[in-house]
Amino acid sequence: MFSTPPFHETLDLTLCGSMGRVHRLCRDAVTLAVEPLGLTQSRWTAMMHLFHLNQGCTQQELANSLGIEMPSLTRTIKQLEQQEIIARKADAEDKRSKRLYFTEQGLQLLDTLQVIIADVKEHLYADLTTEQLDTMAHGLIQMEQNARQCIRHYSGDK
Amino acid sequence: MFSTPPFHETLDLTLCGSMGRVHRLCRDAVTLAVEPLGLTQSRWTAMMHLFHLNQGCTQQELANSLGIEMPSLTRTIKQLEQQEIIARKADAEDKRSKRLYFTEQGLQLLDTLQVIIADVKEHLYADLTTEQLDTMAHGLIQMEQNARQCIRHYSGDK
DNA sequence: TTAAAATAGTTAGCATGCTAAGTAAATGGA
DNA sequence: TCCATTTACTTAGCATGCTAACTATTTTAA
Repeated sequence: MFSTPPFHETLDLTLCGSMGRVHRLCRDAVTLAVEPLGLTQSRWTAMMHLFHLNQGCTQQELANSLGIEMPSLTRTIKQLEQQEIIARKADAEDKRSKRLYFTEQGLQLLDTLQVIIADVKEHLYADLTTEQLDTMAHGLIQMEQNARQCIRHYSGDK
Repeated sequence: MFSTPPFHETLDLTLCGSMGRVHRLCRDAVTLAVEPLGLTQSRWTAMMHLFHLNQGCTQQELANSLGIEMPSLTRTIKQLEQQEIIARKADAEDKRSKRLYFTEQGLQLLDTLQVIIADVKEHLYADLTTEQLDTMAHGLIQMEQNARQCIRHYSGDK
């Protein structure tokens, strides 16, 4: 499997599929490591992003950070709320918005989560140089832009 | 969005998520372009891989090529069969296996599909050099291996 | 040679992404 | 000022990945 390809030819077909597969595998690795905490991928990802956004952001802001749509997030938030990991509080200014906070338990769980994730990341990025990671990061961002433009092109053309 | 990050730091958190997002977007771009043909992502991907494997492969072989599990493929195959794009024929040697072939219609559709996909790929890979694509490809393969090992580690440790 | 294990495929049901369509609140222009 | 539009969120239901568990066949080994 993946023996010795003349690369970007093979990849013309599969780069996209490859990204999907690696995404799933990385996700599974973390989810497995995190299993004792009772968190699924969407839940721990949301927690990590909420942490980096600082608490008190709206659901819309979190969805943007995650790069997913609101309905996808709604489900996850509901689960995290039921697990009493986060709490939703209505915004006093804008009654449509709900702002997100970690509970006490949630904060404790977050600590553990971060330790585990740091560990898994070390494994996942093993043998990749900073330059490689950097190139990949930039490439992904370029492709994301290309794809968005492409989608506009094929939808309504502007 | 994605303004000017000190990259692999930001990415420690999001490289995995970024791959997932780019994967979805690329998928959506092709699927949109291919929409007139009445194909979804899983269907056109399966068609492309079946083409590259040459017809007459088993479902297991196609699933391996796609990097997905059998049950995921079963559903897609069933749809492609209903659309009369591919046909399943029982293997004479091994009665468990079913071998996959394009129908006449399927072959015609495949031609069109390939033209469209070639076009979309040009957009998606715009402004990325061969070296960049190559680095990304190698990086993805490395990460895939790392992730698989990581999963073994956290499952039963060998 | 025959019972156990492995393999190809299926079915059932979950997780997580999506779009479409609905509600309630805020905003903006006549 | 008040109706139309926009915005934040929810609900419903689809697409595609997965695992677990089943059937039918083939292979292996006692």
